[in-house]
Amino acid sequence: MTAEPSGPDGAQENRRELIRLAAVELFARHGYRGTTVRAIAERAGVDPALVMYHYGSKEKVFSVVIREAMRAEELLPELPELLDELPGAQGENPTQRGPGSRLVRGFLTRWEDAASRSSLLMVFRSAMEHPEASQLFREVAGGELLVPIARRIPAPDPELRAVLVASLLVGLVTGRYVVPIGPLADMDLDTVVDLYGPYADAMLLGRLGSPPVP
Amino acid sequence: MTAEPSGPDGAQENRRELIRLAAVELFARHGYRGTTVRAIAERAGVDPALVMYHYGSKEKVFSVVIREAMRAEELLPELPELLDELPGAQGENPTQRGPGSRLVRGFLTRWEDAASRSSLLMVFRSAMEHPEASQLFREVAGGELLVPIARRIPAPDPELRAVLVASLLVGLVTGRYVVPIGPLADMDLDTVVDLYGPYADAMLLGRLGSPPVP
DNA sequence: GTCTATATCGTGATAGAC
DNA sequence: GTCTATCACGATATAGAC
Repeated sequence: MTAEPSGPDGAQENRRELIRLAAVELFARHGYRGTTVRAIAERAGVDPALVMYHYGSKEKVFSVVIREAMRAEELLPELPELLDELPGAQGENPTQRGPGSRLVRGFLTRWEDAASRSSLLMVFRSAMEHPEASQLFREVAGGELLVPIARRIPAPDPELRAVLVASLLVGLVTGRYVVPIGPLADMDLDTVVDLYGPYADAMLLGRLGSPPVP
Repeated sequence: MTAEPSGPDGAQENRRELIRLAAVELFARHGYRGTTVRAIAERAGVDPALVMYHYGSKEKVFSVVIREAMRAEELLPELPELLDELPGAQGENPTQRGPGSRLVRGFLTRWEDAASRSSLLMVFRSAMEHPEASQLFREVAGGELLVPIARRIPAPDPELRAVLVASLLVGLVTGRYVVPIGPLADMDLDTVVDLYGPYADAMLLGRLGSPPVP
């Protein structure tokens, strides 16, 4: 309740929301400690005191924002389901990619969108910096990604394979978005998928601990 | 020039060195902003003012410490040379691993040692947090790792392959040491090498963009 | 070289007028 | 709900005695 009290013309949405968006952006770019309440307020175009009024403390702004980002349906969830769609058996059609490729593409697609990228970046960075975010990340990454993915892997050691692809994806986005490294950051999406997809497939379905070198 | 003024018994090494070590430890654990001059001093068992006396500013402590860590011969350098030792052709001996496995093992070995791990952790974390560290990281990672590794890859698109394995390693250490994820962090070294080595080999020598699924 | 003040600033947070 | 004013604190950094 206490919804929009009136809502003027329509240009100005709830300021609380403006603050939230500004916070995500700044936490993503400068981390928790590198972001000040004043900076959030300035970016949102409001007074610093208003941030405190709406959220109570900087910690709570962060808590709200990070939880929302992790639960957001457009980020991590839906990803494991990409492993469900069977393309046409485990074919050998070079154009038709395996489940690993779909996973890579689905994950990267979220990073390509500017807004989603901010959220993801914030989650990643915070997981290395902020204790609460770190624990939350483990829970979500485990329960929302690793377990559901492992459950869909029709091969031995599914949990191990899930961790394997997860680490592949982490390394990929780290070099492409978090600390952009030349070639990886410049490639277009399709090239990256073509490049990483096969390894993801091998990790999901191939023999573990064996040399897949042709 | 202004070397050890006297050197008492031998118990107390140069305090400047104590400060440096404390700084590495704390920067690794709490990042640049999360580390205070006071904390460094306390951990080194000296007065905060002494830190400023020896280094001039917190920024300079960081700069010195991070540069030293990146240039340290026991960390990144020597790694590309692991690709030189030819084991016995590109054999099919299951015990004898390929160059990728050696690279994985060599890299992980540095992370296993407590002191090295602090330095590496600091470098990694800082690359995502501190602008100077980020730029430095790109330079070192490129010039000291990617290029030398690419130069030793006897296959098409060596630069691409170098980036590929690098991202694999980044994802691996992230899940094992930076944000420890259950299974990955608990495995023993040999298991990890057995698990990741084959993919590293495939990235270094296999066909790119092709499905290596058996 | 080392420690004791102390200066100065930016931070998160609060009280209270509107 | 929103802003003004201000507090209390911890940070880096400096000045100067020893």
